[in-house]
Amino acid sequence: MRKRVGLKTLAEELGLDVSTVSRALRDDPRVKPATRRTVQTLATRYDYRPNAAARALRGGKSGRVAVLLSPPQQRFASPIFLELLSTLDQHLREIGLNLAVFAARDRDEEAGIVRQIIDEGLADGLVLGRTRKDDARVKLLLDRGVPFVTFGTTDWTDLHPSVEIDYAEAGRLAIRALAETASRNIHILSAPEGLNFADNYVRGAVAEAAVLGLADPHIQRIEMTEDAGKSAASGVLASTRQPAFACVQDSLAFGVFRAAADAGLRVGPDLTVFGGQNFPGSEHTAPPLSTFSTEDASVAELLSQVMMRHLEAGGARPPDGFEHHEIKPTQLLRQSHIFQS
Amino acid sequence: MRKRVGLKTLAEELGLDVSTVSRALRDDPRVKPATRRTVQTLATRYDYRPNAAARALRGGKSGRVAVLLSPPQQRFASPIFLELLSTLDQHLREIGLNLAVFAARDRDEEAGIVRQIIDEGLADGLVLGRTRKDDARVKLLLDRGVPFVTFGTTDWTDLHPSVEIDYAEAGRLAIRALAETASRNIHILSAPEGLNFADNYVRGAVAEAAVLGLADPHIQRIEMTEDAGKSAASGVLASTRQPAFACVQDSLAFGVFRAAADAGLRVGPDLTVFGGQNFPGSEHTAPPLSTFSTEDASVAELLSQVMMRHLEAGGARPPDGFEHHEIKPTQLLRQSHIFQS
DNA sequence: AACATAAATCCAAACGTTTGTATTGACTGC
DNA sequence: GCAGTCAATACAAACGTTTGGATTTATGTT
Repeated sequence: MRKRVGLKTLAEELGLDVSTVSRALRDDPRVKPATRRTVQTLATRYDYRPNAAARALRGGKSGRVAVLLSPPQQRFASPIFLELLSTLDQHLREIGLNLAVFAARDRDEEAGIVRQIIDEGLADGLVLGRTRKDDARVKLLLDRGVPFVTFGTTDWTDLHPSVEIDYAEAGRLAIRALAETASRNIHILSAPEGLNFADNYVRGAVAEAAVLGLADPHIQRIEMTEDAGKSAASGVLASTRQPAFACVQDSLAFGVFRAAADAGLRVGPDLTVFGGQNFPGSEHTAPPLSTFSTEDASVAELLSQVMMRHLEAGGARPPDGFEHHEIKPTQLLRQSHIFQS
Repeated sequence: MRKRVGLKTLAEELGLDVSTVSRALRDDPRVKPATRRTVQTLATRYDYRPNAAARALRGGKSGRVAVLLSPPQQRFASPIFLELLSTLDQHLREIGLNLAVFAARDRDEEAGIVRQIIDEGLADGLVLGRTRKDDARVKLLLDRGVPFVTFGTTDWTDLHPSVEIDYAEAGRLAIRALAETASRNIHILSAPEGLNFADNYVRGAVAEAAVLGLADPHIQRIEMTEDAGKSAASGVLASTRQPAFACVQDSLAFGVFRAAADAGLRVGPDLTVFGGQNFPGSEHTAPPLSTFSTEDASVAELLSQVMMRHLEAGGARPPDGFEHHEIKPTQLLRQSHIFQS
């Protein structure tokens, strides 16, 4: 186990001062080109890497960007999050930054974690998902002037960059598809109230139902898990003939499939389902799940890019305002949204 | 945007020295109980949090644990990774540590990242998945004496803790299930050679085929993506009647479903499939995908616990050796493994 | 009242960088 | 040959904590 090699080691070895070595490594014009080369050669030979903590302390920057994972992050977390972590880390590493991940146990814990990140100096920038109306995390970050990018809209869009998926459109898409063969008994399964994407979904869906002259849909706001979807659907199936379900996420749609199977009913003849986010496997259900999708890879890439640019600008507002991107979901019409025998 | 509050601020406010304040906050018996209380009260009032970088620098510990995400981490990454990140972070935070995530672009990059983590002092401990024969990352960590836990076995199991899923058993399970209705034309789809879990899977499957007196299975080592599974299966389907596929992961099985659909064949009458890892959605395929599963939540929990204990021991070998856990997969017999019309 | 002892607090160094300023020596121009 | 300039490097402080040792203050003993 070798001893750590720091600037000191190099400096002593070369008979130089640490400050000169430091500058040499950063190609500072103040040090003679010849010296620079010597230093750099030795540095590579010793495989020198500047200590992150010292750098962070001195520079007042942690050198890290944090991603806040929102609960529930279980088995059915959107696949996009891993993609995001991966993409983001690759971009960050190119500019010498690292990725930190924080996972809140529940919603109440989130703001506390953000406060901790700020106060302990754990990150120079954050990515937040699952934005809410009147989001406490956002307020805190705005108040302390820490750069951040949201995945989803907030009430303060003119004060920070964001990337957003148009869930209102997703809601419209779902209703439009279901309306092909259903005009009543439409049930919307969305995530808890206050979550912007879930609210938007409901809003879009309800509006579209009105436009198409359908009966008012029933709305259930539930946790985004297969189990919650199943029990919500079970209740409906027990009391309603030929319901149609619009689900904000495939996890809920999977729950509907489970409920149907348990009740001895079949998707197609007895009920229809429209999902969301095109989870792996949704293509292979019986019948194949109609859903909407976004290109996970490119959303992750976009979010990363926005973060990088925001960081580069030091979190400052560009002359023409912060970046905002709205991504349109695309409809994947398979079979599950159609009543048929 | 308030000024950062540090020990200095508190000390001045109270007319004490920073060292006393520091000790007071850590409940050091050297400072008078009364003073301790005063200090602590003020600290909470000011919402003081010790600066992470300073702490790291002084203490020579980064205060972080890193998880290395191995490529390919795309859409079909095992759902367990998010679960792991979440669980691990929650445990770590309880003892004041944080979670860092590193995602390599490709296999070659991995060792470099590990080296960087060590040399820059980016983490005090690591979790590695996708272990390989003669794993360069493991060698490096062993050499530098950095604590780590592997998810999967290595060639040096007596030198570090590990948690492992018994993939040989998974292979056996798959063959045994498929053998109910297939005795020949068995195709094993596993991940690239050198990855221990994939090797073990093949070994277990081949051995079980021999035990059952089946014809030698065909083996294909491919990337663990739906696309790779699809094209591998397409080739087989074009030339073989009634093949049976044993897939190391559901992503590959999904690929087989896709290939079947494209070829106008149906799982059940024309081919059978056995998957792995019970991805979300695999329950709802047509026919439902037979697969094996492990309790993601408890595996994540176990891995976290092992890491915590290892860290607590300072990475030292306990008197009775490092912890090793082997998790048995459980078979989920649904429909896809049975030939039937 | 003098002194030893214990309790409470302060001082100073250290962790490894970065960066503003001071120092040294060599060269310029007159 | 001497002030002035510039190049190259050294010095020193700072970031916020932790911690070993020194110093002050209070307590107890004779």
